[in-house]
Amino acid sequence: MMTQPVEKNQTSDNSNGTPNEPITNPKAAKAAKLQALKEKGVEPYPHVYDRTHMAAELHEKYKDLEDGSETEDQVSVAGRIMAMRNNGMFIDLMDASGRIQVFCHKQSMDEEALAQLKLYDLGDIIGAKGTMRRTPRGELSVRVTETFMLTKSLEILPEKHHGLSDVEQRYRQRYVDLIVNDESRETLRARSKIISFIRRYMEDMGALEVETPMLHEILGGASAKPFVTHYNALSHDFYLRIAPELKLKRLIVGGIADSVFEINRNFRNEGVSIKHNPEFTMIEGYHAFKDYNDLMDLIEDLVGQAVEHIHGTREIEIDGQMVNFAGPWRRVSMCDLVKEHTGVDFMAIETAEEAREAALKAGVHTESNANWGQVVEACFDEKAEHTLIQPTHVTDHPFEISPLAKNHRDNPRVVERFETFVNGWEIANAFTELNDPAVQRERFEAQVEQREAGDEEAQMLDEDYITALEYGLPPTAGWGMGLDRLVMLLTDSHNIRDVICFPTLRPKG
RNA sequence: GACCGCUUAGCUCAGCCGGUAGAGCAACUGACUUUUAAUCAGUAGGUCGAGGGUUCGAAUCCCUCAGCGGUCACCA
Repeated sequence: MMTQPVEKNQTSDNSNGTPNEPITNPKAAKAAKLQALKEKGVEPYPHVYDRTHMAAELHEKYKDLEDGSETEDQVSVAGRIMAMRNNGMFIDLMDASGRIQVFCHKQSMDEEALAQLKLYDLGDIIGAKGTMRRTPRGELSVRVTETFMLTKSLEILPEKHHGLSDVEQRYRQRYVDLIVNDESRETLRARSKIISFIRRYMEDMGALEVETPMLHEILGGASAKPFVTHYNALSHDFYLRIAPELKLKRLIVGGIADSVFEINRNFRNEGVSIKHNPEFTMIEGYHAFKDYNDLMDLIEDLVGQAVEHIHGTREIEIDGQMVNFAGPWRRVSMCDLVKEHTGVDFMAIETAEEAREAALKAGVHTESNANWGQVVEACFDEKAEHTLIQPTHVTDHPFEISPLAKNHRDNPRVVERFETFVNGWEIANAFTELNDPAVQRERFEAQVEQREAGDEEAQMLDEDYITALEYGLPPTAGWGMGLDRLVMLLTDSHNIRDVICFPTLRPKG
């Protein structure tokens, strides 16, 4: 269990609130009130509470109640105390739906109930029963007859206007962040809503959701460095998966369904940044008898609908710019796009050496052993990628950088692949799947060569996967989409940590 | 992983060409059954991230370490 770095005052002389001495430590004051509650016979941590309404329900139900009017309607609410005004006469309670003011007036409460208010603090979770009214100043309130301590809080809430802005504490103690920062709650709720929407969309199209292993014996399905873990019982090291791709396609071979998808975590042993968390959530989908053209349609429709589901429109502001998700999205081949931005037509260039020279003239430096495809990719990354603000499918990648994609039906230098970009970020990667076992073996062998030449991220030869292809993978199209990034776009979040409940942080000392 | 920056009260922040700390919120005492960041009067709260150095004297200058942030590299 992680200890909290906030115990500094515990040993100071008067912090325990000994009789006749003022309590100066806020935490000690809370502890003293907890004790006082117990002495009054009030259970500070009861088991259950009978609530009749959420805050938002009341605001909806009484939205037409006029200022200054009282009702006889009895309600029971519960929530965390976020503000107390006028000596506890006005208390703002926050529940999962919103806030509601409770009005603790001495005319409506007996002496005992009033006295108990003195033992409540900001942060406590209480219940309140009473009647609905709207104050003369227009605030919907519960005129309280009785309150109930539901959970005594012993910690101090951060400042009420500025909230909690210390980034480290926000992520390390997400619960505090969620209590005080509305935006954090909204963003993480939106994440849930988006992922739920995508799952429903996939199910509605008849796709089968599956789960495949996190512990892999062989790396594959992506180019990335892995985490390694040890399984004691088998005396064997496993990789935490970098992608589920090769497992999912085995399921298509098996014919479990024509469409399968998985929404789950991948792990990549790389640095963190505002766009990278070492564990991240992806959806991958595989569809028999489809090709990559079908997937462009699918992604446009899925993402477009998701945007509309969250925002009620398909045109939203991201990073200060309007982005329009209404289709059709631009579809452009990687070579054409590179030509647009560098003036170099790589399709007219045959050798790697000429390609490297042409790139250099365009201001893009490449490794001296870079092949034609890697040069094209480098030019795209440096010159074109960041310009793709509006949703764009970049198609037909060089085969050298796409070991699992099927060759293009009309052009042997490229494969039937596309990546979708929004706001300058890749959000999806898809291709017509390579299903010729002999070609797949050649591609794997090229990867193994790269690996032996020192490329830690090159893929391994997965013999069993080739065997699966030999049994026969039907024509299939597959895609993956980073859901953390999609959520960032749809919530206009600038840091991936904001869309992950508990982002990875360096362990403290 | 490299470079740059940040770390002061529970929270949000001042103070920084060296003279051992200040505000608002939160807390406590009291006033007002009034509110919407309620208000008013008073009280208390800090080994200034950790360790070392320079100096008569360090929150302030120097070094090391830790955490965090940013940029770059790798990548989705």
